[in-house]
Amino acid sequence: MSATLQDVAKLAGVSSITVSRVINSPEKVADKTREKVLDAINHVGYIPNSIAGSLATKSTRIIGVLVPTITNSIFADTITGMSDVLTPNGYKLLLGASGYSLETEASLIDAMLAQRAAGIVTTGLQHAPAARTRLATTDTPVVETWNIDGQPVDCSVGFSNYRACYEMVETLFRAGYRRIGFVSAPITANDRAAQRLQGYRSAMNDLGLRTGRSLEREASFSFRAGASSLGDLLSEESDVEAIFFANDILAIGALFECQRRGVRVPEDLGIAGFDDVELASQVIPALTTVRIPRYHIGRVAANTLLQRIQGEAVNPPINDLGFQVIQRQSTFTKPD
Amino acid sequence: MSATLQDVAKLAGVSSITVSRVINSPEKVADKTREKVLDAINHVGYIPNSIAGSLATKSTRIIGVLVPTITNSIFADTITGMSDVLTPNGYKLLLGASGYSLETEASLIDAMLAQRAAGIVTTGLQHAPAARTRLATTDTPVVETWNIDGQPVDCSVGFSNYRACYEMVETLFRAGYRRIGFVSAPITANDRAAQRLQGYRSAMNDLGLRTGRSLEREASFSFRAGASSLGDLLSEESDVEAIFFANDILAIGALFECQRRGVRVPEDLGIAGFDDVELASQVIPALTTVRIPRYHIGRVAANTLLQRIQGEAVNPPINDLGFQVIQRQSTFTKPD
DNA sequence: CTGAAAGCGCTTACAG
DNA sequence: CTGAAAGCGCTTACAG
Repeated sequence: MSATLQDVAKLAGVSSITVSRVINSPEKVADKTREKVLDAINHVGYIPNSIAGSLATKSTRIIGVLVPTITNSIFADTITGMSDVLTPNGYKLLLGASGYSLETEASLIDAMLAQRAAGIVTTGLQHAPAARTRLATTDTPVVETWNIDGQPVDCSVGFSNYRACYEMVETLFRAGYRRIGFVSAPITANDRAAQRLQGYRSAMNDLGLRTGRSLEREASFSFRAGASSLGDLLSEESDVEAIFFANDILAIGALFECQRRGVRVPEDLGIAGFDDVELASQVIPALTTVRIPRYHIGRVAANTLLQRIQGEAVNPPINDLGFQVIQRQSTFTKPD
Repeated sequence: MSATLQDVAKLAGVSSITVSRVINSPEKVADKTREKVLDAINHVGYIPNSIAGSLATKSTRIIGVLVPTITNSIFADTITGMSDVLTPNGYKLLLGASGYSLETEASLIDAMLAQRAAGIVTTGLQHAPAARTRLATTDTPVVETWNIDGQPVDCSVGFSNYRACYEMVETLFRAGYRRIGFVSAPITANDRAAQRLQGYRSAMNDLGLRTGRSLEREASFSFRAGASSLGDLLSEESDVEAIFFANDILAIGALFECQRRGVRVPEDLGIAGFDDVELASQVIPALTTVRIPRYHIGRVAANTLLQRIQGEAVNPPINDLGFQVIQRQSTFTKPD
């Protein structure tokens, strides 16, 4: 169907390798020849077949990117960061959504390796055992993101979900809160969520505060789920003083529910979130939360991958980009 | 580096074509042979090279997906819809973000054609002339989404942005609003935004309402931009009765700004949005908006592409999935 | 049910 | 500066 290098070569009266040079290293070709070839390329509307090119060079410019879901703007920010670095370098993103299933992730990893991706980016450090083995065995560079608490297969870029939650609880404690509830994201196939929950529990214990099942809830990723988990928690623990939600969407859903119920925030109840999405600073009252360098994680992950693809070592293999607790109007504040 | 079909074949004591059969059509191979080969595959950790496979079959299972930006949950929903249909069919998504640049889009299209994508999905009908020619000339199936007002290169799946805005203005008119402002998204390289603006203008004219520059603003995609465009508009048109925003994010940003300024919604000012994101129904007052089948657009686009890849004709080539004006508390309502 | 030959469309190395 | 030969790792079509 579409024209090949051969067709162009014939038309231009040169060999196919010369056409290849015009495309890949034009400076090595005489001006006159180059012009002849470029004319022929335009004339037949030649589009190089990068499949054939990849087979010959044994390399691709494709990066496999694995996220749990695309319908969550926090991962979208990270993907944008990667795209902004990789696209100008001629790389394309092969996107896979695991749907928080380790099995799906494993089969996507195999598909990306089959595609001979130049590199792979995962979300989190948790993988199916077979998938982890695959990643460890292949010589394809792998960067794991959004988590640094654990041993990466190759290298990792992110922050400590555990520490971030721990520090938020400390911040709430300093502001005077004692009875603090926590609404977690589902922790299945989500090491980040599991570690956030652990961070909350550890901090509560270390501060000598009461913990227990009745102060904890799990909610899927939606405003509605945040609203109903608030209702749940309040009905069982009516004297809870603050609720810390594992993400801003849940927290903001709860904020709206408070408004509907006439619960004053922060006077009657403190609300804290996690992520610092744009909405968090715009909602009224503005949300106390943890700021995560989502976009930056994407950029750094991409640059790390580029380094590894060039065969450079990455030191240190674990890259902590940090986080920042942001206190706003949804909780009381104690300046210290 | 990694094992090839040959390596597996040697180990299993068969020819490479037999290994190929075990992978692609196992039922054609004798049970004993298949087992021997599968053992060999597991033993060397063989991962098929789909680059080589694609070159031989002259086909790939890659779909090129072009969106303006990933950091907008509305496109994320559409991508998820596509992924949900394509992944189970063995297709992978090659994602390209044009950043609302027709030039970038054009070069991404070339890259996807070079990758010999099995199909291409674009957002909108507007492309650089050269890109449109490429799309029209190639025999790669192309589905254009989010817009049906115009001639598709191949086929389109979406709704009429023009009609949707037209009907929202009619709805506001019926509810008693006369002085209606409009805040548009930037219309550069965005035919959907341009047609939304046109829909507003046409409806205003047809209803005999005053229009003009002072009733219109343009704002980038953020809550903050929505808030400041509200301020802008109110300062120049203090007696505006309702403002229609080209997307929910802008509208909700404006809603918060009203709360800060003590402008009561809908008593002092009506606010309407576009998209019906989850937040629109949760925010207080809940937002009047236009519901778009974002996820469904993705699914239908994917199925259309699958049809076209199988060589079937798509009839009709323009698939109108419709929209729905949803009246909520942010505007007055007149039941009719 | 299994295999030997040819080919997909490029690039790598080697000549000249 | 330009080219002929070989090869990348698969699959297609043809035999047997």
